[in-house]
Amino acid sequence: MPKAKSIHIENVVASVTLNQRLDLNLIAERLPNTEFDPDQFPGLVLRLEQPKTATLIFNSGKMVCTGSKSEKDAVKAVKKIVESLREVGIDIKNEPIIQVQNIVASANLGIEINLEEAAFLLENTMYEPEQFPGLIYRMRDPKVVILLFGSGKLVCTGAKREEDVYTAVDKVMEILMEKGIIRE
Amino acid sequence: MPKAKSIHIENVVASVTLNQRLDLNLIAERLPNTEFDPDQFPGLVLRLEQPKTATLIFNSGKMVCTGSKSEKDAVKAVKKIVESLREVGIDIKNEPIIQVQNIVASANLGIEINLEEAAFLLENTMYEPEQFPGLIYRMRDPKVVILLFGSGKLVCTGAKREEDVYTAVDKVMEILMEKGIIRE
DNA sequence: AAGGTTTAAATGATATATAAATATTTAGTT
DNA sequence: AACTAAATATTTATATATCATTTAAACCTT
Repeated sequence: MPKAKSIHIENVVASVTLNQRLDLNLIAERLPNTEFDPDQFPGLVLRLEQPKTATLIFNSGKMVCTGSKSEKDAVKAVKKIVESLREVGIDIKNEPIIQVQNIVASANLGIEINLEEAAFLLENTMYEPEQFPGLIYRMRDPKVVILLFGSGKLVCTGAKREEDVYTAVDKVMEILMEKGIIRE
Repeated sequence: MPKAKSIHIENVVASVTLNQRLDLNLIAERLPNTEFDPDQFPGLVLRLEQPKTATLIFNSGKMVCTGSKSEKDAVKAVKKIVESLREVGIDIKNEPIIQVQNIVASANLGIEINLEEAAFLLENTMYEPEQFPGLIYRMRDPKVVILLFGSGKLVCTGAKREEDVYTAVDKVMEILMEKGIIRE
């Protein structure tokens, strides 16, 4: 059975519900590292250095945390933000409900791929090199999108669980071998 | 005969004639829940909570009642407004003449529709998905406009009577089946 | 060496389009 | 100058895109 040489979680996006409305102007005033321009976008942007993330905060009390390298770090970032808000006197009444919405990962199959051939032999594929150098492969189970590159490197996005990333990468590698697109 | 799964009247617009001129500044002073900014728009806006409506009142004594969920509620709203005006000392001499001008309804056909195909097979149709996701179908009898969506949901607007909504929805469903765009 | 190309996902406001009455101003056309 | 047409505002369902955020891959153009 083929084994991908390396898989890295590159980005985790999580949605958060606080179940209470927030005064974004107040938050912008009291917390540094925030950007808030409601004419441009309704969410306030809060950047953390550790874990390195950018979180969008909405007046509905919902948030979107992006940029963390693991589900754990996303949770850590959200807890840190809630703590910061409480420290500056913004009363957060409930514990945040956190849901991972998307995981982006990169992997290296360790073998070059003929994308022209792959596009011809695989289903659910899009490959337009003058538009984008990667082949876009939509996997139904797990439901993810894989960007395959000629170098043998790939990007997997759309996963809801870290486990799905590993399953998807194993699966795409098996399919590529079955179809004879790569052999090892 | 096909039956639409659900039809809801979403909005009724009615015009009203009182046959006497009105002092909108006086009304704005004496009634709460009113907005009046003649530089912006010549009509005064009066919002009712029950039935939930927004009514435009003009100095000509004409009004436009919007937002009610039935013809009956539109009449109820107008009567309530006339009563309110009389209560604050504004003498309304005649009974209001009320005419339903537009009824907006939504329905769910319960089956997905290929709009590309529908646009090709139907007449009096406009479909430009990058401008608007719905297909616009102009029915001559009853004279209504139907916005058809890929989900099988639709919006019917332009009807003058509630009955016309039901007729129009039945008719569009029959036409879609006749042309083989949907089958059930 | 930057920045643009593509993919996924959530957030919420606004825009797109439909019909209808009402009245006022402004813009554009004869 | 007289005329028409559109924008101003109200409501409502429907469903898309946009705005901004993050991240990797590799290829293109500045």
